[in-house]
Amino acid sequence: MARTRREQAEWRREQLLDAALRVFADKGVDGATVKDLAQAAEVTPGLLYRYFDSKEALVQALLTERGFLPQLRERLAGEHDARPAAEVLAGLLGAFDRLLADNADLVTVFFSAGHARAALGELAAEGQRLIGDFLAARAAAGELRPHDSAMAARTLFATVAIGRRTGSPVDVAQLVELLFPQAER
Amino acid sequence: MARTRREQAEWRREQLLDAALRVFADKGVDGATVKDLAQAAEVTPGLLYRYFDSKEALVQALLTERGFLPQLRERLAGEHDARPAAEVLAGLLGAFDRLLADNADLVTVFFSAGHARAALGELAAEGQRLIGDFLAARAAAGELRPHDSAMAARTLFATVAIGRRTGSPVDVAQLVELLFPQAER
Amino acid sequence: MARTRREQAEWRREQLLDAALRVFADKGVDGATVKDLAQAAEVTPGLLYRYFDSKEALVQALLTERGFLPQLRERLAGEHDARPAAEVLAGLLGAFDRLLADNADLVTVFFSAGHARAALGELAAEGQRLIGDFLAARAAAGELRPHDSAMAARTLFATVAIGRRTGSPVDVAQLVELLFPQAER
Amino acid sequence: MARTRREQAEWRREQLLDAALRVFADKGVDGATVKDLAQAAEVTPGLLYRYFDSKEALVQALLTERGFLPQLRERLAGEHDARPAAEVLAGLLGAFDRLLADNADLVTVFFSAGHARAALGELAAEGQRLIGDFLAARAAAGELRPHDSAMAARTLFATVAIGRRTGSPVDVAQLVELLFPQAER
DNA sequence: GATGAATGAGCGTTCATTCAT
DNA sequence: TATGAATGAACGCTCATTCAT
Repeated sequence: MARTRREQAEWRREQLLDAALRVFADKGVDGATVKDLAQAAEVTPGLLYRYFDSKEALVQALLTERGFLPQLRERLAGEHDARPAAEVLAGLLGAFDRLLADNADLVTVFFSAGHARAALGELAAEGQRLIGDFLAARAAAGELRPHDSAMAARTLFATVAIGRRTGSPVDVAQLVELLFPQAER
Repeated sequence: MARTRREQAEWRREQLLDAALRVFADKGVDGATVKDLAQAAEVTPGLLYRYFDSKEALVQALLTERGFLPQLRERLAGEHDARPAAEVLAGLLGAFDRLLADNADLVTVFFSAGHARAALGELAAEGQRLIGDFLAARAAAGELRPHDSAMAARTLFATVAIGRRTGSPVDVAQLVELLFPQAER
Repeated sequence: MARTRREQAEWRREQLLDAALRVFADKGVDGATVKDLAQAAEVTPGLLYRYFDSKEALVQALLTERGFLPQLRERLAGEHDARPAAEVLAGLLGAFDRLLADNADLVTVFFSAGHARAALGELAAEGQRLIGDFLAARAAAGELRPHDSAMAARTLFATVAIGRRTGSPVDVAQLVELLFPQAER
Repeated sequence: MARTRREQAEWRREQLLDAALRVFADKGVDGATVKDLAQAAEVTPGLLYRYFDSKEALVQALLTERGFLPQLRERLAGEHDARPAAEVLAGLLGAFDRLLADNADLVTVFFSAGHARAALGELAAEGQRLIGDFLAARAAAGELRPHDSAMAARTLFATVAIGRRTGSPVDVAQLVELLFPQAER
């Protein structure tokens, strides 16, 4: 299969990150031992230290390299178009919801790692800004009723996030309908 | 002051729980050592085991005996009265917000302990039920616009909770105004 | 046998130092593992850390608390009297020689620990000063031939020390006779 | 420059020994890792094992191939001539002193390696024999006062050696003057 | 009831060594 | 010849837990 050294190293690194994400999500950062991590990646503990300086460095690499802020921007950007506001909004929230679902392990790690506040804050701020700008624009265009766009964005984000977190995902269409009833858009 | 055996034991137990709550919130459940806990309570590690079978048992006792579900019911119950719905609602949400603030340590422990999901779910379910019932009743009475009460309750709860969690508390009056604008109540 | 806690702790500490001295001398500081040290003291590795912060701290305690500089002063002081200079000198050197022999393990540790230079320097300086002063006094009194007392002290010390170190102890009477032949004292 | 295989191999081996001597002297034999050694020689750890069976084998090669006993014989031999005994003696001791200074790293390794006793003993024995023979011959010739030549050789050697070891080199002329005052040679 | 000495399992990490490339 | 990824056996050290006093 002729894999070069460089490729092999990169592949191994990803493999270790993958395994770590799974194990951390399962047992928590403190609860997972280096042995656990190594076994999950089917290597020996020593090897882990060729790729990461410490267990903590592995956590950091996970948070930095697998953080989903870039994905968030990307996914939300794809939803900005000329469709009716309610539809676009549902699309945005749905994208966010799916992002959380796709990264459930990572979210769990965030919380377990004691990095929750910082990571969550960043995510929330960015997401709320994106949604808030959209709402303000559509309200200015008269398509949505006048409202506190920043607060609305907070509300929408929080509801979707908590829904995922408590294991009972929210129906984004119903959520949009609650804040912007069809009758008065 | 002649404290009875029974009183002394109870007092010591509470003292240990108090100290544990502080230490756990500060260092996390895994990060806190039994020695830390003992020092914070100004006793020796050995004594801790007269009152709790293990460190984990101490965590459980904290979650069970210091859980704020009872407080939630009590505080929310006090807000049910004949005032205008928006006012009562702001009161309810404010009470919930203050509850979270007052128990910030405990909330942190919940998250750090990996018991987050269960504990949060319970809290959310109960709180949403209480708020939802109130909303449904007032909507039925025509005081509030017709709406999806369950979803509204979720939204309100989530927004307040995330606000506390990210360190930027929400203004409940503005929140209520967003969902139930004065004009159309 | 009714040993108090305090006594027991002190006894245990000494026991650990004793065992460490033996093991360090046998295997060298780096070569000796904490497990080795614990086994030699017939305790578990963990206990060692109740008495010393680290393996290095144990080495330091050994060097500080078992250092033989105090013994050197004490033993040499006992040899200052009114007997003929050659006799006193032989006594002094003999005392030094015995000190090294009695502390052979510790000397080995000094060398193995990389603290050799500092420790040796201190020992040599002190010993040479004591011997040098004595020589100068007796030379001034006309009992010994005029000579470079500092150099003589260095010579005497070095010869005895190397003798011990290479495993072939020197005959102090012969050594004294070499520097201060009977004929010309 | 077309180096033959054999030359290249020999060159590499020397390079590794050079680097090892430096690193061992700096960090001690136990303290130096194979990685340290490889880096100092600007090769990879694996290559080291093509030239030496183990880290210990490298130490042994250093002690055997870089031992300064041959140098000692060579340098001391060069000092045997017809000049006055005191002058020749000072030359011999000076040569020995310079030898120690030139091989300070190696001496350090000897000590750190726990091979001190054997290596030192050999060196001392050889040196003392060479000096002792010279002293005996000159005493027999009446140029030096009658004395215990073996003991004198020990004394001279020890004093020079300890001087180097403690970092305060001895003045060999003064040393010779102490044992063989000009007046009575 | 309270102590703290003692245990022992297991932690994160290092490192001499091997071997496929 | 030379590489460096990979191993596995320790290493120093921590800590929840026990128990004689």
